[in-house]
Amino acid sequence: MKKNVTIEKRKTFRHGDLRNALVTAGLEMARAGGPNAVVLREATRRAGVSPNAAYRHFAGQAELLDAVRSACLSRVAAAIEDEMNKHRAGRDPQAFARKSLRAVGMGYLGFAMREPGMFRTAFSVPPAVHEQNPANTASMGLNPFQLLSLALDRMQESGLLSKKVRQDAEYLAWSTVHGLSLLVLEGPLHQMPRETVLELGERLVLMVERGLG
Amino acid sequence: MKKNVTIEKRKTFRHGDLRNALVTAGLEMARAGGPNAVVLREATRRAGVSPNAAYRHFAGQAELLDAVRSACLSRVAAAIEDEMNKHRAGRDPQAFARKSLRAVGMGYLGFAMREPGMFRTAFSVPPAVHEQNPANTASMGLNPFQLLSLALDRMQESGLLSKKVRQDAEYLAWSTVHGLSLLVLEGPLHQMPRETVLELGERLVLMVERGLG
DNA sequence: ACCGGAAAGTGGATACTGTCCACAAGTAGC
DNA sequence: GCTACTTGTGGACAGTATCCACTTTCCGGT
Repeated sequence: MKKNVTIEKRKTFRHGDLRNALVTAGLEMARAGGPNAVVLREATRRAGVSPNAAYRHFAGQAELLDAVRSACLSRVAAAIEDEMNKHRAGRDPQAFARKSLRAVGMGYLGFAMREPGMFRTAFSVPPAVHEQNPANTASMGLNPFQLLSLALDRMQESGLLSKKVRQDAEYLAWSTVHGLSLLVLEGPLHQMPRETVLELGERLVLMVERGLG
Repeated sequence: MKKNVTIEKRKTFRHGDLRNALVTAGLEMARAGGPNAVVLREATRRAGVSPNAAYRHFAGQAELLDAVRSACLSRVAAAIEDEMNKHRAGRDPQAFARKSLRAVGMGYLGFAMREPGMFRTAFSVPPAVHEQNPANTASMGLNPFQLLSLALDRMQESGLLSKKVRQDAEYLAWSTVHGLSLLVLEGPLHQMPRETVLELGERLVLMVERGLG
């Protein structure tokens, strides 16, 4: 029931940065209610502009949603990076590789639990697989998928994975955490307590590590 | 099944089986376009009835969608059962257990690829975890989650899993196939060829089997 | 410095959607 | 057979996306 976030009537006819304002408004809506809550008219309302103004910047609601999705993906990437940056490469490359993989998995899962709306939005619309859209990345310039690949590369380089097993392993690893995230967020595991989910996450990463070999 | 699902004008004022007709119509819409395509007015239209008639059988659109979701879940269960029934218990319990687990995973994944709309609908709305709704089950009277539990029980009984590892293993196993399914259906792996997905599915089941231990 | 075209925002209209209320048609129980 | 209850109808309202025609503003070439 919260209303006008920005009630101020601008003096200029031009908004100046409408496209950005719309994406930001959309992001907030996504955060609060997932992809279905990203509604074009509401975004224009929050930007203090008439509904049709949006059509000067987006072909339609779908395109706005896509821009919002991109922003959400970027947040996911940032969360993973944060988790990865907690450890630096030391004298034990294998331990570092393991920590990297774990960081990707738990960063992913953690973000899903912390920001369910954004997470669901990030993966609600089919984007291209290797979409190299800068809007999807965080400070390292890598999207979530590429961050996972990086962790798996470290596993292989340190001798934890054979070349053959390394092949397409990102899809297997990704599936596990993604699945758990969605089962918890919008699936039958909806009311599972947070700690239990995180414990399961740890077991999951371990399972991947052992099961890949 | 005797009523006209199509748009023929019925002679009787009473429809006779409206609730069912609405769910059926909703199921078709879900099949074609996923959860968002389940629209109340369209369902009444297909049932040849006025929009408000639906409110005599459902509190609102959400409740209709929930009934449709239940029907979709039941289809998932049926698909898994089909896959499981391809093998009977023989003299090697461990091999049977492994086949059961594989059947659950591949039945799940196979259904997701065969019926994307229904699959997405089945898991789009948070139901209770252990919801023992008969509408969710197939001929064995078990929902998908319980079928997975059954397979894991067979693993434990045949000595493939320790009691400790068996604990909550369904969540780990489920996450993997569910994740792959969703990544393929509505995620970044959208355009991956069908055979590749199935190969990944096989590797995934193997990973679970090895990784759980 | 002008002036004309392009860009950005407005207003109005249409066609959907879900949902509420008052009413009518049919059915079942006494 | 009369009455009460169930089921379906009609009309209305708010909210949504989107299209069209119009206005306001900016900017670049002369």
